[in-house]
Amino acid sequence: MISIKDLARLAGVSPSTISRAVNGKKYVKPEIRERVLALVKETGYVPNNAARSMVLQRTFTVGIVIPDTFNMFQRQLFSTIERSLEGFGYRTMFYFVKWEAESELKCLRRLKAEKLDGIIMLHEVTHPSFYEYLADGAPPVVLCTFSREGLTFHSVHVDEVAAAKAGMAHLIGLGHRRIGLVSGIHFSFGAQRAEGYRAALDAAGIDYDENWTVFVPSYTLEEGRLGMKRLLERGAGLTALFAATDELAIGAVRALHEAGLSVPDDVSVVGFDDIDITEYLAPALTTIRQPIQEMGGKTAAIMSELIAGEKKNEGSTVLGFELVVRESRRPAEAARRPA
Amino acid sequence: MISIKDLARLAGVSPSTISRAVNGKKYVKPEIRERVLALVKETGYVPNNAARSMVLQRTFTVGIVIPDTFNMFQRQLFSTIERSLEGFGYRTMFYFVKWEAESELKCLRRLKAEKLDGIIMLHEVTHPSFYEYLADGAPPVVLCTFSREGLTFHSVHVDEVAAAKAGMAHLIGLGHRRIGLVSGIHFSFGAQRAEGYRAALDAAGIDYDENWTVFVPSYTLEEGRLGMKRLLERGAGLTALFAATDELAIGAVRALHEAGLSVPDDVSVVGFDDIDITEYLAPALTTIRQPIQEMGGKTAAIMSELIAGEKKNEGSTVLGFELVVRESRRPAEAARRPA
DNA sequence: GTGAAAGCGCTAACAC
DNA sequence: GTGTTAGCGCTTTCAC
Repeated sequence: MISIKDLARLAGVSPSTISRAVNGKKYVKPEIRERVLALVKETGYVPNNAARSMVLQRTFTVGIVIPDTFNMFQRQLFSTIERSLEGFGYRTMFYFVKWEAESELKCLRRLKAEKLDGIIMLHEVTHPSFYEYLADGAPPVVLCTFSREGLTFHSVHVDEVAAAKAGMAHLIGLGHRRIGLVSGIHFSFGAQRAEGYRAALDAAGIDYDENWTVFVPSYTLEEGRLGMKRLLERGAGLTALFAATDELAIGAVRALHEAGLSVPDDVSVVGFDDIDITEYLAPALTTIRQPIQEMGGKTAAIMSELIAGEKKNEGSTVLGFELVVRESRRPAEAARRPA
Repeated sequence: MISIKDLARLAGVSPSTISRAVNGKKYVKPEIRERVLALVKETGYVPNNAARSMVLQRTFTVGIVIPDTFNMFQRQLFSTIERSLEGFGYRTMFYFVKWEAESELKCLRRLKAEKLDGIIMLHEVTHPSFYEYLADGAPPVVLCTFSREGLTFHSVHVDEVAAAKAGMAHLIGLGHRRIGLVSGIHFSFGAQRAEGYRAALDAAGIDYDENWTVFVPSYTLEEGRLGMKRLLERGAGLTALFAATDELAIGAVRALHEAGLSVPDDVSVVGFDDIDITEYLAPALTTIRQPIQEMGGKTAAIMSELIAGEKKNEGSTVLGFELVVRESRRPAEAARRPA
């Protein structure tokens, strides 16, 4: 790989001049600049990032921390963030972390080894030393899809509790009373969406029955299926189900089908996130839409301001959600055979 | 961020000793090594990657080039590669590239700016200068999911033509004669799977009708839906459909449903890839399974050998595929209302 | 406008 | 076993 010195020799100027020309700085005679740029194109010279970040003490790179099992919602989200960040002139480096202390620590070490310009967390971590680093010593941080009480980071997310409540209100409005819940034990959104579920039940004066809810170890299709199976075994006579994510909902619908039940004729189902595939399913899934584009764009924009030093006071940016009604729900009185 | 010099001062030794201790080299008195390691833990010192790769002339990082619109198959694949590579001690850096020259060139510049230990292509690029770089001047390269004629890279993939033929043979064996195809215009697998489609038709002595096939601009759910709609408008009386990817198949099934047709009662559908969600769909999708785990593992293993210099002669590693029969197909005679 | 020189943080000879 | 030194490729003062 050709270096700045090689290029300097070829151009018959000093490395400083090459540097100035390549980086578009002033004080380079136009004709020399042109000659250098032509040579750059010809030789395919690209400045070495390591050397550059070494002297600049920065990398023009934003790290994105994301669960290694990222779901389709997160997948769509990180693409929009990546694209927005690119628009602001930043590169992106992904850090996939598992839900375990060792993996988090490893990620933390990698984060520290790089002079990142910023860090976006698309993933809640648990290790205290991770947050310690983020709060003190790390470059600017933005939490996306969640916030953290007591800690003062910028965060971009929806009101999870209210959103879950809205989904539930829809089912309740349809006349459903016996509504199940499949949520997960990890991540705060699992608890928050469950909280919205409970709040909606309370608000409607429906007595909550703990037989109606199940909490699974991860937000996968298979866990959705398994969770619904457990619910079915309890024979609680549910006419509707609220799932904490679309993946869980899809798995649950499958379990219902396997049990010979129809969605929505027997059981109505509402999911959460509004991932791409929901509208292609049979039945198309009713769900709560998180504003993915807006979330990603906003996150990138805040990060960019933070890096530029234009923003200081931390705070939450709470975005709106939207109930998207599709085919997977029906008025309760129509339910033929509750689960 | 604390540096090696700071640590040296704290430990009362020279930077060299710190370096030796941290990197587990010989020639460090056990007690000093211990003291240094304790200090490392205490201070949270992590060697700066830029400085390290600067002197080592390598990064212990493998670049993975992947389409920015990567589908679920590629998503699953890159996770397994990432994990395997991690097992071999390599970090991973993703390069998302769009299907356009400018994006490829940009990716190329980023690739050059880093002293990567290797590059894995999960994405076919088109720009000649990209392949020029890969063939000459780049670190070791492995192509995954495709190969490239005339160029001598290591590649790991399935026999796309044979796999598509197998999918088609299944439909033909079920008595189907009028079989549609939805494939894409980009990437060689789109053409290869279409070739397998044609070959199977030929082998069965079925006269091909160009009204049966449609090529869409991208492999998305929506393009699958649109493609199937176009096919439906032609009224070719299809009793089965072969889709070049599962996403396309899912979209096509949706179009069929929207047209009031049943899968598989009216039309049988076979996809390709066997992404996670296929078995949760209604109907569960019959498809060709690519051995994702094996592909990812093999790709990482070859890359690791290449970097270690243990492997030289390039060549293709062709992995087996498998027809996975699920609910989306039915014997032709059962077809009630062809499309 | 341009070049010489210093230095970013680290590792690897090479002395000792 | 350990410290000193040079240098990886680049940018940026500071002379000129």
